[in-house]
Amino acid sequence: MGRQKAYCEEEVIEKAMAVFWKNGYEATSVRMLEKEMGINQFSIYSSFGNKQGVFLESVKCYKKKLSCITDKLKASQNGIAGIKEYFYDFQDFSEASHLKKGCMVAKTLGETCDKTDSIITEELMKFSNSLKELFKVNLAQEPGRSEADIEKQANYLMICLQGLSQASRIYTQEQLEDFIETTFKNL
Amino acid sequence: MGRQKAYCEEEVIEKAMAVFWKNGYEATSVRMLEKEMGINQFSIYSSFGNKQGVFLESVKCYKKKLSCITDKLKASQNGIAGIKEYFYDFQDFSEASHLKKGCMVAKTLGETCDKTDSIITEELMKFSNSLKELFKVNLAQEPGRSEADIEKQANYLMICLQGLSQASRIYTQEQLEDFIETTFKNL
DNA sequence: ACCAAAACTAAGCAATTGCTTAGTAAATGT
DNA sequence: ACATTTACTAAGCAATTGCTTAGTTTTGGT
Repeated sequence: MGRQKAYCEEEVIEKAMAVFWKNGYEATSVRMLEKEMGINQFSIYSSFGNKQGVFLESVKCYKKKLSCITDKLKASQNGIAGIKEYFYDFQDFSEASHLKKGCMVAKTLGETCDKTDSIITEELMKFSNSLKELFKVNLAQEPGRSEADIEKQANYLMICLQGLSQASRIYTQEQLEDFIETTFKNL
Repeated sequence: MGRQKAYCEEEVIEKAMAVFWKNGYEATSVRMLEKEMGINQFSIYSSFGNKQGVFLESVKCYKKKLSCITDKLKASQNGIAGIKEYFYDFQDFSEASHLKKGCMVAKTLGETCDKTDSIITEELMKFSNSLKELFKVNLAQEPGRSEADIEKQANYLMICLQGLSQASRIYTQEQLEDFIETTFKNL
């Protein structure tokens, strides 16, 4: 009973994700979301509770959109080569999404400060840690690596990925590829 | 003639720098600056024009504070070893500054978006590029490196430093050291 | 046909943003 | 001593923030 929604929640959240991806969390206002999602503020709050809710849903959407390359990494059995391919896949993925380059999670994690909502930080860390676990699985496929080595190299890769994400808004595609090549020389 | 200032501009700008360092540009409000600098908004605007002016002056102050380790890098003649030492020096520098870890320039560069003041972006890029030039000088001291190699490796180091700065608010001191070691393994 | 439940529009809320300004206090030149 | 110049306090500005709410439209059950 009652009037039916004039919008699809999944569709509008994809638009919201694009805005967060481009501008981060704080720099994205509800008015911007309203405009970009194409629905009124009332609808936003009725569907997602608050700005934080829109963001958390956007992260889910991002994860889903990224799943094609994370699944590929998960399925790979070729150790470091698989991780390297993930880096390149991520580059394509990031580049394909028009102007909004870099990683949405890395971007918003980077702007974290004291007053940042802990729920948001936790969600981003969860995302980040699950990727790190995938790296560790593939690193373990390489011969002659201790647990400690794997942990170190996984951290190295995560930090490089963070840097790569930031760099993707400044450096050229060619420079970013060079970075990936140099990054994997050290493993 | 006229009343004399009750504060020292250099002193209050150091306080301002600390706030920007911790929170970045956007997340720092003039009220926070007012409180932390210990002077009224009128004094802030009379001394530095506007928020942007306070920030630009803070960047100068940051550069000055960092100069002890950049000068050391500049004086070094030992190629990559000198750069690696710069990374460690920067770690100590970042750690020594209480809670506000990471690099102020990297942090504010990371939050750059479309609507960010271009003057600020330019100033940060200038800072970043001058450091890159120092890296290139030291890289050129190593034997058997083409111009192209040097450029690539300098970019690699800059992106790693960006990642390191971001990571310093999440990872432990030990993990960060491991990162530096891995970064320089095969350079 | 009518009523109730849900979704819409648009105005408005308090709080915060960067910045200004009217009024007052202190210092210096004459 | 007086006038002028500068610095200070504190109130206030319009614009924007995240969020709410009063009033209207659309839907479905009876």
